Amino acid sequence: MDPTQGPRRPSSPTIYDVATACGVAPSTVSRAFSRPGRVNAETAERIRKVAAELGYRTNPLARGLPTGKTSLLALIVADVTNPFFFQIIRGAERVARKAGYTMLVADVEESMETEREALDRVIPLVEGIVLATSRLSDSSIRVAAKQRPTVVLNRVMTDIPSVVTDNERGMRRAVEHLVELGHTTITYVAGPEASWVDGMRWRSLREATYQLELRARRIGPFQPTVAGGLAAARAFGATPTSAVIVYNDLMAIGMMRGLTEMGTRIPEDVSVVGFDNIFGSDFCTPPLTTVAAPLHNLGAFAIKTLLGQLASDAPRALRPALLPSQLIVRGSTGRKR
Amino acid sequence: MDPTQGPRRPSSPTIYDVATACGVAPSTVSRAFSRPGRVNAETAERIRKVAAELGYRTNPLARGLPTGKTSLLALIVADVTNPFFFQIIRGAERVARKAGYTMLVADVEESMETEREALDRVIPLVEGIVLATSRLSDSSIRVAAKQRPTVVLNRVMTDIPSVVTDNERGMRRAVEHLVELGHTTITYVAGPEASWVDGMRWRSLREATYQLELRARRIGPFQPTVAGGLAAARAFGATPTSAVIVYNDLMAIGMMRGLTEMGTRIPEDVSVVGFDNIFGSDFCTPPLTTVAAPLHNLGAFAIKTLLGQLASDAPRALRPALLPSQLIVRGSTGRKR
DNA sequence: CGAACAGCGGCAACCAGTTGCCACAGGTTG
DNA sequence: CAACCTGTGGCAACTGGTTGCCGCTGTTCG
Repeated sequence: MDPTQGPRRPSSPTIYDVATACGVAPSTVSRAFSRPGRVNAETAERIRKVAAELGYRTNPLARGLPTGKTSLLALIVADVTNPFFFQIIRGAERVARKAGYTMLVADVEESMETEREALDRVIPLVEGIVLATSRLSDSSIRVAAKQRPTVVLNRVMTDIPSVVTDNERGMRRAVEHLVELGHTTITYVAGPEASWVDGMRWRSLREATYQLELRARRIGPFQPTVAGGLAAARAFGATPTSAVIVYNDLMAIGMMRGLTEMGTRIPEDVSVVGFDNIFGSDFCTPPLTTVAAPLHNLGAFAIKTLLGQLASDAPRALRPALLPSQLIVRGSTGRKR
Repeated sequence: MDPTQGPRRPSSPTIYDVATACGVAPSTVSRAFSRPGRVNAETAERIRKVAAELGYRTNPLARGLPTGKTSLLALIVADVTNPFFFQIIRGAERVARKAGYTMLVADVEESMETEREALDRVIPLVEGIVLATSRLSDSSIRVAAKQRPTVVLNRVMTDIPSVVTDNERGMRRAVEHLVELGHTTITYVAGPEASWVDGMRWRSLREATYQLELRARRIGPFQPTVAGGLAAARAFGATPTSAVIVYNDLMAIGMMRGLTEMGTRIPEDVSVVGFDNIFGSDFCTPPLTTVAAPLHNLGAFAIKTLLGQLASDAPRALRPALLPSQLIVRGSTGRKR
């Protein structure tokens, strides 16, 4: 039609286009979509029909600017390459999508610095934030939470909604399992010192062993990776016990490999228990006995909690949500010789 | 100050606040940030200082509305829970971040439907799109590419920039490896029929075996999962060969497990080669010989290509980028008996 | 000495929605 | 019959930036 313009990008139609096509005001078009009931049913129907014909889609930026409603949520994970997070991401994304939200996943590569930057970048964009295994200090988290509704995953804070696995019961079940197999001394192989979860697991182990009249010992800290597990195997080799409980599966897998290379047989010489039941814990050798975290549900529940906050902006119950874990017995644990 | 309002959310300062604090016009503040050189150096310096004091941060929504520059890129992956994608995501995110972009990862759970929805939701928000292992038809992809610069990963299209692993050479190396071990017949265990990569790998195998005067056979298709590999093991058991090359590592791991359960020894009875070198392929039993894809680089390169398109909006060379793969020999392959 | 020009800042329109307030029509009530 | 209320649509201001264009000032050059 207009020969002076080349084949310009077909910029999508706006409410103004729909409005003129319908012979109504733009505000009416806006209300037809966002304010059901405010517009006469027939008019609304007509507008919706014309909009569909024109291929109108409301521009999320334009909507978000005055209202702050961007339909975006942020999920900040410590390490996307850690299988621990896969199911969490999926669970979160599923719930978010169902509620009409899009999720923005940011990987912070286990770095506090990067996490802070990611947060800065993301805050003005999103309506709410889930921090999954944050490396930030409590006070930094509070600063973020002041700007946007926030939920922390895998960490308990008194003034911010938290979602965690029930480490205490999980640990208790793991210890009971080892007792049944005749073990009397348990070594805890610790993860990173700064980890809230690590502290929690060690405390739970102490408590469980105390009640069941066992001995508990701790070595570490080690990196929460396969490599960290290898290092742990070497450290453990000096003063072995018949049973170990490892901070997480990644480390447990590395540790089993290290032990096997040193000639230690699993479970004949040493029983190994991991945590989380990540991808791979079922096909390593031997398959790992582990305290399964409800990974999918963890992600899903965190988003649900966040959506709840968004809906009724009064933050509700601050008691941390404890999601149940489950002991999965596989081949890495056996009767004490 | 204003007792009628409660402790309202401290909405962040705008260019207007900075402008009045500096005694200049808002447009000058805007230019001080986005148009270096356009504003007198001293003035710009003063503005930047005041802005920093006030804690001013430019609102990405407001910037994006008139300009379309949202600093967001979309990465759409077929399945976030597939370890294949972890390193891809990280590589992509790293490059994006370094260029000042934030990445929006969308999981489509291997569903065409979901992928289309994700695309719809994300298009108006982002400046460019990477489709990693898309389940969409070529024409659907073209529709998206018409709206935003698009790069496809793990798939070749003639009219859209593509980034793929060099499957041909990788397959060639795998076959050569098996020849050296004395194998003469190779079974290819196929992945999903709709997969572009599967077709490519089978074709490459045919070619390599033809040139090296071997026999090739194909079974499948199977689901590209551990479960699919288990199914493949049963199917393969009926008419075994001494060597198999499996569509990907996930399936190869499942297949090894299936074979082991059936009493087949690896690599004594059957040599197994996988593809991709995903997390876990080194600690399954036996460790898997595999054609490693440059996962991290795949993601990084896709984003680099996309950024290139964004910079010079003329789409450049459309020859697909072939990233080299590398054979990693581990314990799952051995000399033919 | 006047014209031309470069440097720099401001004005105002624009992006695409949302929403408070008003106006008008028609029905209801005292 | 007047006063009032309700349902529905429009006007215009607002979100927070960006940018084309204009005008002022001071310098340079013919």
